[in-house]
Amino acid sequence: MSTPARDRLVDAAVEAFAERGYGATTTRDIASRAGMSPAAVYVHHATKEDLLFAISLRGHQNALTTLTEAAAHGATPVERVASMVRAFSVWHAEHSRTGRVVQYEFGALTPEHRAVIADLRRRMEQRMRDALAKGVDEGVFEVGDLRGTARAVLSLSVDLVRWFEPGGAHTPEELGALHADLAVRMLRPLPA
Amino acid sequence: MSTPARDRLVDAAVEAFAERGYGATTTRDIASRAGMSPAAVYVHHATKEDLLFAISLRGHQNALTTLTEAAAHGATPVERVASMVRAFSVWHAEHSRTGRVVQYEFGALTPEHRAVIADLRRRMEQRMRDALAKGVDEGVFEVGDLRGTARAVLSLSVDLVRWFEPGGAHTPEELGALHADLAVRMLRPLPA
DNA sequence: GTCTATACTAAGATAGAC
DNA sequence: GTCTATCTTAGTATAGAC
Repeated sequence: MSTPARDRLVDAAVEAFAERGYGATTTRDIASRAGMSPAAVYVHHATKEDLLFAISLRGHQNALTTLTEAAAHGATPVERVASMVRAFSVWHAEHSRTGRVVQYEFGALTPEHRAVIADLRRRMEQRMRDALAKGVDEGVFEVGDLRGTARAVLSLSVDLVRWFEPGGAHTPEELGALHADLAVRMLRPLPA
Repeated sequence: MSTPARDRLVDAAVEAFAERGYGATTTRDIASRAGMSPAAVYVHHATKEDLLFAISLRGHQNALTTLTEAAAHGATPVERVASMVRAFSVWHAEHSRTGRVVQYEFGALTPEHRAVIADLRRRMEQRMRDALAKGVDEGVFEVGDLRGTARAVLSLSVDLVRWFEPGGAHTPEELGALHADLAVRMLRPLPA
């Protein structure tokens, strides 16, 4: 049984951090968005950074799960990478405010918390490298720099959070389809 | 004749904002990095936001110039886009701290300053769309969504600033070459 | 153009009642 | 578990001497 107040505070903090940045957000602002007094924050979260870590952990875990589940779909390397990129872009578009916080406020975490998050990030990059390597092995992808290319493919999705606004020119699904297509085209062998 | 102190403060602010975020940076920190007292800041910049705007303006102008000059190189659409992406990625890698500030602290600007910067951003995206459109016209590129694809191509470069560290695994030139190759591959027509 | 000193405001976090 | 009230610290910005 979880306490709803704890989650309401996390949600309020996501909005505030995404809008104003972690450093510029006050605990009073978070409390007021959650409909509570400033003091109530500290019943549920020891510090402001604790709130940031809760957001970052939940966000990275969700994104990693999304990527992992998408990797299980698709029988061929092309289908697998397309599925991963599509799902990853849709996730970042549908959770663009959470995404902005987890991507841009990494440096505001304590060293201990940073280490936990860095490990999740490494696992995401590893998932993509594995998918690319499989395609190279089967001869359907041509990749010079595996690490750099995997990072570039993920960049298409991650960079969404910098500018995406719900209700804008593209839906999450449209962006997912566009990025999946572009990613596969990046990987296909050059014509001889 | 410019005052060196003004520029020293801007440079100090770039370091501080990139490291801690705009909201979490104190004017005392900026002053101390520039080797001055807190009061000296206000002789050269009216407010902390004024410093941010100076950084953002200079950064966006430099990036736009880089993109424009690169677009003049290359006789064919493929060479032109490769030149633009290479130069844009090299710029973001060589100025990753400035890039981080200008990309991530856009929302911290005043509405008036935001409008100025937004205009420069629109012009960058327009430059890339023009380059893609030229290739489509000549039949060497196949692009479904011009706006989305131009943004995705630029994302490869911009997203560098999120993780790039000087002295890391890749040099700016290596990343420029990688991204130029990936961008051109994204645009080439699918095999029939 | 830089300093020391400080006014003024607001931040993070806690105490103690209910 | 939430509140009001408040402690303590630190922030932005300014005044006035040099």
